[in-house]
Amino acid sequence: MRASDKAYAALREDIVEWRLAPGTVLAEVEQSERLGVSRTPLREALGRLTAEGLTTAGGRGVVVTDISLEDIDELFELRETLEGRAAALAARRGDAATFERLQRELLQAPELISGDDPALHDYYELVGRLDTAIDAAISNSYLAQAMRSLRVHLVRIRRLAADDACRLTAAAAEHAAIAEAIAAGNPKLAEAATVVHLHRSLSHVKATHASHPKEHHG
Amino acid sequence: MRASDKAYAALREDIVEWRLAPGTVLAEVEQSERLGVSRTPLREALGRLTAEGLTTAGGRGVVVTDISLEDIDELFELRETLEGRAAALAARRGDAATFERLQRELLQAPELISGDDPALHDYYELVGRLDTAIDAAISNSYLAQAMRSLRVHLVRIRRLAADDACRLTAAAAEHAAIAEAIAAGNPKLAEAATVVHLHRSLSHVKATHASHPKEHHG
DNA sequence: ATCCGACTTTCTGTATACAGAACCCTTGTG
DNA sequence: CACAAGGGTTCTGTATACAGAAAGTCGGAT
Repeated sequence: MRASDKAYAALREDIVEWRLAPGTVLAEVEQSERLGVSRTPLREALGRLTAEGLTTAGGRGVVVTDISLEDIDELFELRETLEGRAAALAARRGDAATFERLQRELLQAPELISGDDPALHDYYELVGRLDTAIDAAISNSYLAQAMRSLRVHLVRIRRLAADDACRLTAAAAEHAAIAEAIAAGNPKLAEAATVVHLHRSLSHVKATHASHPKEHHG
Repeated sequence: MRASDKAYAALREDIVEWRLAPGTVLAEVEQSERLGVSRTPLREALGRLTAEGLTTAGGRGVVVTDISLEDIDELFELRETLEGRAAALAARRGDAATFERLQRELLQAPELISGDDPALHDYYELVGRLDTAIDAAISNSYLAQAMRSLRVHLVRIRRLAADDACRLTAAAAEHAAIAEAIAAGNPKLAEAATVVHLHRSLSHVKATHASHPKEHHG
């Protein structure tokens, strides 16, 4: 693995896991020493992060980009646009059997959620497989790329919302509805199911954030 | 201006103006000598281009990304998704007076088009102002960023379509219709007008490309 | 004649040294 | 006491040198 990849992966994870708070300045020498790489690959890593929007190139050095409540609204507005369209396209172009299988697995997901942590990991992996299947079904690399670059920011927000078992169970049912609509080849229904899911998800995030707004500033 | 910015601007223009054909390998020493900068800032420029999708980091060196006919379809599918939504949002949130003014200017655009080259530049600048006004009206930085990263690729395609006076006049009328719908605060109409414009534009590009498909391979 | 392998060459990836610029702190003055 | 100017420090931006890897090439063997 290249040193620049290592630095990129480490910094990216530090940012999405909120170990590096928004506003933190990433000085080159400081970070290169911390990560055990030279300044050259570190600069390349910072460039990639800035291109993704996780960091911003300010006057002196790059700073971790802030995510505020208005940003969450904007983020979900774009997400609704992209994923709604993606679901509709997947319903037109996707393979029915693939999504029927995913739907069956998602309907059994509550067993995973009620379990302990390792089972939870299986659940997240299952949801990831649905995303991947949609990406493949739409057969549009530009749209898929736009969704990938969006998901980076969504992971950052997910850490703010304490996903309890109740919400995860509901989310699994919503995902199953999306998979069902795609398998049925119904574009409008697939888009509608996606919009519903995203709105519920957004409401949950905002409700969580409103109740413990300062959890991550300590 | 930094050396990396200079290299980035030069390479980007070379690519979108088709002076660097798709598939061209950009060797670091060769390009750094050609552009008069060192390898370090050149690498940063290549990284930015790769992040935008204009180049691809293959096995050895980076190569100019190819744009095929299927890519054009994919590109316009994403464009319809993003710009359709953007027009709808602008109709809800935009300032009516701004778009009324733009509509009036666009209705007078045929005078610019029938003229010679300097007037044509004024026309392109006017269309750019409409894009900028929509970007500002939606007040969603993530959506705006997604559209900006998409426009880079569209400029590349625009060079393939010989925009004759006939098509430009029609396009101006379509743009005026979009501005009118936004000024009227009608989201569905604004989206529909945008979809119509994009489909006409796509048809024109494909028709042009079908008649002289090999123009840029000499 | 063709295919496999080692060698050579060239390119990328990384480290480091140096120069210029930006920021901060200090000091002097109004 | 406030503010501005100067110097000093620290950081970024750039160039270059070196090492490792990949691709091309040449030679030998089957």
